Amino acid sequence: MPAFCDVALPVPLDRAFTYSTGLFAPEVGARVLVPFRNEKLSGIVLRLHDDPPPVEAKPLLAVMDEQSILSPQLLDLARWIAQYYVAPIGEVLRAMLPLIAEVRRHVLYRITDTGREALFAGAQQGSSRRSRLPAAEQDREYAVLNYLESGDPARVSAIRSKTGASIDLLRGMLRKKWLARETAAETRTAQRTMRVARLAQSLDGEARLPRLNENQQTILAALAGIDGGVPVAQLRELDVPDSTLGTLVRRGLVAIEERPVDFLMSGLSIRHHGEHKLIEAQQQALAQITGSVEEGGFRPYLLHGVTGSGKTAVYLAAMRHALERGKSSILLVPEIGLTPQMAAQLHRAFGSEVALLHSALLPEERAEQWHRIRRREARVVVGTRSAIFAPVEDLGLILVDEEHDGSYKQESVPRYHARDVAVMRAKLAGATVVLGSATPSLESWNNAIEGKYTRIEMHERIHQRPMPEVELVDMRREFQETGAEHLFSRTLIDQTQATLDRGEQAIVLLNRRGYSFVVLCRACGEKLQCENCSISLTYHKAVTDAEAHAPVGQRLECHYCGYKRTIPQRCPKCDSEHLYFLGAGSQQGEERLQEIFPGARIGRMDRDTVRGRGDLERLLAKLHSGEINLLVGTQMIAKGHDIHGVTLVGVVGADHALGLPDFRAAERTFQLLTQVAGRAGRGELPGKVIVQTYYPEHYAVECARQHDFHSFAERELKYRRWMRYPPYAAITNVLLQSEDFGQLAHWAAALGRWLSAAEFPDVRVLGPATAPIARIKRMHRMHLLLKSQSRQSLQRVLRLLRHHAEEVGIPPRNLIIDVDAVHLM
DNA sequence: AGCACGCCGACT
DNA sequence: GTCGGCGTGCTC
Repeated sequence: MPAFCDVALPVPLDRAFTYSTGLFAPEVGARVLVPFRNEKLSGIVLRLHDDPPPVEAKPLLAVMDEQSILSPQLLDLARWIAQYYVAPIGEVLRAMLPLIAEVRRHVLYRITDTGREALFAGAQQGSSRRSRLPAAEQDREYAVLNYLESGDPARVSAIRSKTGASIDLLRGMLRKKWLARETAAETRTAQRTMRVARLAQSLDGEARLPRLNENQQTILAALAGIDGGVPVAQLRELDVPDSTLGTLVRRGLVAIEERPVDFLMSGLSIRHHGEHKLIEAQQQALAQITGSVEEGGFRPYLLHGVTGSGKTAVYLAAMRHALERGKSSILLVPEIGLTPQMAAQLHRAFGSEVALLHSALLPEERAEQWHRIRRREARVVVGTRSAIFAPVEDLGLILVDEEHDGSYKQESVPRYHARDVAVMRAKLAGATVVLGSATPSLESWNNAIEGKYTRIEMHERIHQRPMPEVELVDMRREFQETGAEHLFSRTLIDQTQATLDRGEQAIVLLNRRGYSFVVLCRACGEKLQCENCSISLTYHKAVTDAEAHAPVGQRLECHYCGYKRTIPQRCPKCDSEHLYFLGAGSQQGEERLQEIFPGARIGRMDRDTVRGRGDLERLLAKLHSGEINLLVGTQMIAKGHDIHGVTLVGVVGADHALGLPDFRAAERTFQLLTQVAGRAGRGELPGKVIVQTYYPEHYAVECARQHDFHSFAERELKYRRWMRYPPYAAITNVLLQSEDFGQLAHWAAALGRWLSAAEFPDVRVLGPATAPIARIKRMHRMHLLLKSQSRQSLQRVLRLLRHHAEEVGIPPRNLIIDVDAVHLM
């Protein structure tokens, strides 16, 4: 056994630490418990070796896994992520393993020798002791010492409840060295269990039963004939005292077992149900994918299928096929793509063989799913971003739904892009990977053009449904003709009325939430901003009881930091009364629509009305049942919901991004318009889309009108090539932040000078400049944009840059390196 | 990131 | 004189 092992720890330090293995023999990829400073941390063994470290190695405390819990493949993936995204390996592994719930760390306090002396001295001196503390506090200190003297080290909570000591008091005692801190870590399995009661084996065929009272008989009757037993919790619902069960167990008539909680509570799995016949294009796509899975080896595909072309059905069929060949598969979906309908569909198709990893899982549940996958109980994994790390074996197929979606990019360390990690994982696993979208990202599209990905096209909607007709309304002309600024154009109002009159449904996209998103002083031009961020405050009108559980008054809100304030009567800058509320959000949209269509049954879908998981489900159900016939909402309504009755989609202000200085503005606008237009006409009746725009001649708008992704991509790629933006260059956003603006400017200048002095030949540097959002949560922000044709050069420079930043004393948390940044804000 | 150690101003 | 502020520096 090698004498040492390198362990990755969840600390933001870009190196592993070496421990002596001692009597332990951990595997690479296993979790171990190690002393670190004066605490105990769990980490992952990266390497076993015999090279003594420069400082003396401490010994391992425990090995938490008999066998590696990270396959060599996932370990390689972790190393790749650490390298590619310039992130510490320990943090990468922490993001990959949802097993934090398994290690419970807590802080213990114990009495020191100094403390014992003080206690002894105090007891002798009685009340005549010299101290500046109030007598009451002093007594508390002695109470704490007394309590700890007579027992084991105790937790803060225990000490506080036993002695009434405050946190501050304990801190003071720590300083006096009367107490010492230590941390304990206890390992436990996150697998939740439930207690199940069943009839004892011996009961069968036993002729004479002991005499039983009525309660006991009730329980035995409930258990009779149920092989699997009945959860104890369920027996409690019987009108029988809890103690009865205990009596039966004592008498040996009933046995109680601990059993893992089954994730699929219903236990009902109806397989091969409701699988529609695939149309020609779907079958061809499926055949290509399944053929690839069968042949094996790394094969990347880009599945470009228009909205409503039935990509989901292809995914499910492909995963079933893989499963039948003994191969596992992973389907990634965007943040809100895993709707209840989707979950139901998956359960129908795969029963208990599917593991769902959505973002709303508790740590315990997440860990539970992780173990199910690892035990190979679930070989079909569906989930958001981090599901790409699912510990499946025999991985044959990875599917990335809506691959262009921004939610695949993690906005905290490690800032990985799940779509790109998916491709890498497929490469390491020798698997097929399919990136699917109606509006592929230009990165993926370009990879297809260059032949790195094989393209699969699905041009038609299922059931020969036509693509919806898209009509543009030029809002500049609308203003000229009506002489007033109206939120909704005449066309949109007329068409909505007609749609509702026909008994059909309409949805209206208003891509901002709240009532109005700018409060402007007409006297001095001041825009009311958040105290902590350079962000316009959004006006939220009083919220009705139906929406919030408690009524909430009207207020101004910052959508970045959550800052809220009351509505000022006068401008805080010039004291004028002329405050104007400009820019309509979804809340105002709902109000206006209700005024215009008093008879309409209106629903609203945005982050204010959809908070929990059930909210979305309820809203969609109301739409399906027709309880709502007019839905207004933010881009949330654009995402993948299959709503059959909708024949009209109105789009208001979805093109405002085109006025922003963001190189992805056109791409995002095209995607949003195409996706929301795709909600129309998914049922029997054809759909119609009305897009209100101030940029009718912009190619993003015009191409979306014609459902012409190819032309859009051609135009956009030309622009990207000129400007050396992705996909023709790799970019990294280097963001600096500090509460102290002077400090920030100093750091930014230092990094800028260093970069230009170093003259890295193939890396272009833009900035430093003030970030588009100059301040967030009290932090001032500046950034540098690094571009390069060569990823290797870029990564090398970033690594050097990070070391240099460390040398000039920039704290790591104030420097954010965002490789392949999606947002440059 | 924590969390220690270490060097200078407000109190008994 | 002490307590206690938070500025550097280290973690196998």
